[in-house]
Amino acid sequence: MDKKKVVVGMSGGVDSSVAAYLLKKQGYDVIGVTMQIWQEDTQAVQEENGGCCGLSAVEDARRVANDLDIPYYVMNFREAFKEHVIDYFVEEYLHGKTPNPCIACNRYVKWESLLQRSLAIGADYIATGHYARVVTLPNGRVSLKTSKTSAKDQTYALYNLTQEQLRRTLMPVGEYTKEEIRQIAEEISLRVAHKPDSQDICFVPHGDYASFIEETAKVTIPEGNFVTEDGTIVGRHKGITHYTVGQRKRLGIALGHPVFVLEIRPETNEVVIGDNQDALGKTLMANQLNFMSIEDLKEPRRVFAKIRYNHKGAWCVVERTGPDKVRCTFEENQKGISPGQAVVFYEDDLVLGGGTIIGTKTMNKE
RNA sequence: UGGGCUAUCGCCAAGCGGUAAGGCACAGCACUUUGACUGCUGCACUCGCUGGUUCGAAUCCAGCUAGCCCAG
Repeated sequence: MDKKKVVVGMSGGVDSSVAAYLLKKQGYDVIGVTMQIWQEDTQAVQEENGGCCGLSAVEDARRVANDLDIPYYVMNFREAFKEHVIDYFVEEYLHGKTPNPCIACNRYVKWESLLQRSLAIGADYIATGHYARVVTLPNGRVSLKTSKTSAKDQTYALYNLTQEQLRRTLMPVGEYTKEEIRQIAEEISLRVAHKPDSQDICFVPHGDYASFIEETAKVTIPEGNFVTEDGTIVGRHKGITHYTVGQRKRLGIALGHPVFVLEIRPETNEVVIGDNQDALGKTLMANQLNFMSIEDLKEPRRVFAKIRYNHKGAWCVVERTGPDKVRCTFEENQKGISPGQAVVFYEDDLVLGGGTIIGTKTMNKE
C-alpha cells in the first residue's frame, strides 16, 4: 500500500531486465516500460538481436516482464527522440562536430519524456539498467557515483542529468559488475541472460551514419580537400560528416606515416590532417555545463576528466571562463579532443559535472 | 632519339648473388550503449619485359620498353 512505484525502462537487454528484478526484490512496485524511439512499427517486432533468437526488443522485454510478473507497457517516444537525438545528431555532424547521441537520449528522452510520463501515471521513480549509482551528498546535492567496477561504468553518458531528474532516479545495476548481473540473470532464468551488449548507434543499424545523415537531412554531402595545417592539399575527402577529430583510419591518404584528423572546417569544407604530434592537445573549452556534486564552479579545481565514453580519464584543472564556459587544462597531452563530445569531470568516484567540448586552445587562438 | 639515371604490393620504400623488411592505405577481428583511438591478424609464390651467366638472381650481363634528368 505504501510501496514506492517505479517505472523501469526496459530495453529487452540483460541489464534493464535484472534492474527490474532487483527493484521488485527490493520491495518496489515495479512497472516495465519499453520506449519506442526510432523503429518503424513494422520493424519493431522484427528487429533482431543476435543470430539465434531473433526476438525483438519489445518481445524480449515483454516476456521478461511477464516472467517477473510485473505490468508492462510500450510507450511511444519517437517524436521526442527524433527532435532531441536524431535531429541533433544530424545537425552536429553537418556543422563539423561529433555528437554523442546517447547523452542526448538520456538527458532529453529517457529522463525527460519517460520521467514525465511515468510521474503522470503515478510513479515515484524511474529506473534504468545503467552502470552508475545515484547518491545524495551531505551538501544536499544528488550526484552519480561510478559503478562498482570501472570496467563497466556509464556515468559519462549520464553527466547531463539535472538534480530534479536524479532525485527521481534509481540505478540498481550500478552496485554490481557486469558478470554479476549476467549471473543473476542466469540464476533467475532470464532468457536474455546471454544477449550481447548493445553497441553502435542504435538508430543507424549498419554503422553507416554518413549515409543516414544524407538520407535524414535530404542533402548531399560534398567532397572536399584534405589539407595540412599550412594549407597544402594532400587529398580528397568524402564529405566532412565522414570524419571526426582524432580519426586515423579510413582517410585514404598514404603519406608514409600515420596521419590524424586535426580539425574539420565546415566553412571551407576542408578536413585538416597532421601527424600524431599535431593531434595532441592539453587544453579544451566547454560549454552547456551541468554540475552534479557541486552547485557551481567558482574556483579552479583539479579534477579527473573523461573526454569520451571510453576514455581512461586524465587529470586536469578546470576553471570558469564565462557564464557558461570553462577551460580545462590537462597535465598530459590528450589525443582527439573533439568538439561536440562531452567532457565529464570526476572527483574520486563522484561526477562533479561536465559540459560539451567546443574547441581547443589553438583553435580559439587564445 | 647524344649522354646519364631509375624501374620492387594502390602509395612510399628496404634489399647490393642465397631464396621479397617496414610504413601508409585497405580488409577482418577484438574493444565499445556515440564518433573515434588502441590492439591483433591478413595483405607481392613475386621484383617493367625478354633472354643470358650461375647450383642458385630482385640483386651480375645484354637487348627491349617506360619515366626522369642533362645536353640539343
